Amino acid sequence: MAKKPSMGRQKIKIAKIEVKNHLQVTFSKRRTGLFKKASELCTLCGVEIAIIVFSPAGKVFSFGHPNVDSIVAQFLSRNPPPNSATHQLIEAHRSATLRDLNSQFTQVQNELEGEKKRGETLDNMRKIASERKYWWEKPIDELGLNELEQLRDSMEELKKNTKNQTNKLFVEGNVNPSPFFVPNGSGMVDSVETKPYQIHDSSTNPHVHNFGYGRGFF
Amino acid sequence: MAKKPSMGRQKIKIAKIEVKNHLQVTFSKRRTGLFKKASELCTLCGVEIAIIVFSPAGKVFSFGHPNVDSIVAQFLSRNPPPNSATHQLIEAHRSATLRDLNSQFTQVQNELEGEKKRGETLDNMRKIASERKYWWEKPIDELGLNELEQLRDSMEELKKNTKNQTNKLFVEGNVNPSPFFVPNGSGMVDSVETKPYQIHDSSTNPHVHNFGYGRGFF
DNA sequence: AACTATTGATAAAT
DNA sequence: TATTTATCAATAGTT
Repeated sequence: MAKKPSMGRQKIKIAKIEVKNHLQVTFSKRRTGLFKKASELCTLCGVEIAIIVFSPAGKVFSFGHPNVDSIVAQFLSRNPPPNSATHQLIEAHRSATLRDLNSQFTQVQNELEGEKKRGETLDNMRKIASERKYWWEKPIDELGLNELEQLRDSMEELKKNTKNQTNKLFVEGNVNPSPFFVPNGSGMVDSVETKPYQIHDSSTNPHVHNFGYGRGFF
Repeated sequence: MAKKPSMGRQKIKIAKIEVKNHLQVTFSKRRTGLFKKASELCTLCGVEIAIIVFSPAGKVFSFGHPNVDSIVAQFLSRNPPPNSATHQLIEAHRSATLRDLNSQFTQVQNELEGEKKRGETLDNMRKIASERKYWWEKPIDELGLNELEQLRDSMEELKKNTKNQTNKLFVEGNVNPSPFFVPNGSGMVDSVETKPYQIHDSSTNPHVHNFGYGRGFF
């Protein structure tokens, strides 16, 4: 039987393929061809290449030598992520958080400084008290003559006031009076106290990664 | 004249090209071809493609439709940035900085709390002093009978001590003695002196971007 | 960069 | 999806 020869490859127009089945075949063939070309370029010229392809359905196919991520990382480090809204928002939020934290920190530090000054005052008072800086707090036998005389005068005044007050209370008939200056103990007390399928990896050769699932195109 | 025909394209081995000039030409031709293939694939199949190429010298050539950045962003969002040493270091440093800041903050807050308590003590002392909380600090005419009796006892004790001390000083012949309880102004002062103080984009067509400078390969 | 003979890629059919 | 086939497109070597 005479065999009908294939009409072979025909020239095509570079335009969107509408026949889905056809498109799917072409995508598969050309994608393979593209990755092969990339691989050859890597080997022949010793360059690094990453290719990322998203099918209309959002499936991912990628090629990378030595791997996609390292190349993407290099690319990003050289190209300050442009106006990615998401990135800007995240960055803004992060720096706002930092500013706020710093602000709080400064405020608390200031407060602390103030409190420390108050603390020093307290320490001073305690120190003064413990040193019994004032003469009338010293033990009697450490007093000099002038101090004793002042003390005597003060006591005299106190006696007078006390006597008057006592008489007043007595007259008002509150409680039974008692003579002054009768010995009795008790001194004064202290006052204070956070593959999909098919990975070809060879550290030396180009690497293809397909993030699509199954064989569907979309 | 007879023209000598070109020997045309010869098959080549896919291996690193060592002749630099040759390599540079091949890289340029194949890179163009690769980007063209990618462009055709975009148009024919309606897919999105990004290609990033680093020459051995680190120069960058890229192709993207609709643009490289959007595709890279999509890619990254689907592939949690793996073990990028750089990324991990940066992240570690950032969180360390935050931890440290939080730690300092907490420490300062604790210090502040402590100082505030000391401050309250100080305030209490001042309040006590200003309120003359202890009975022996009150004016005499505000004292009750029991308080007066205690005061009397204390004064008796004080008198005894004072007398002994005065006699002692007298015997030692320091100064001339003087009788007790002879009226003389000036009452007793407060005991605790409480006032010490104080890229180019085409949205429809594939896009090529060359980060290299001039036409150099390296 | 332009040319051209040849290889390599692939559209269409199976 | 894999293979075949006839063609088209890419490109190595030369100019």
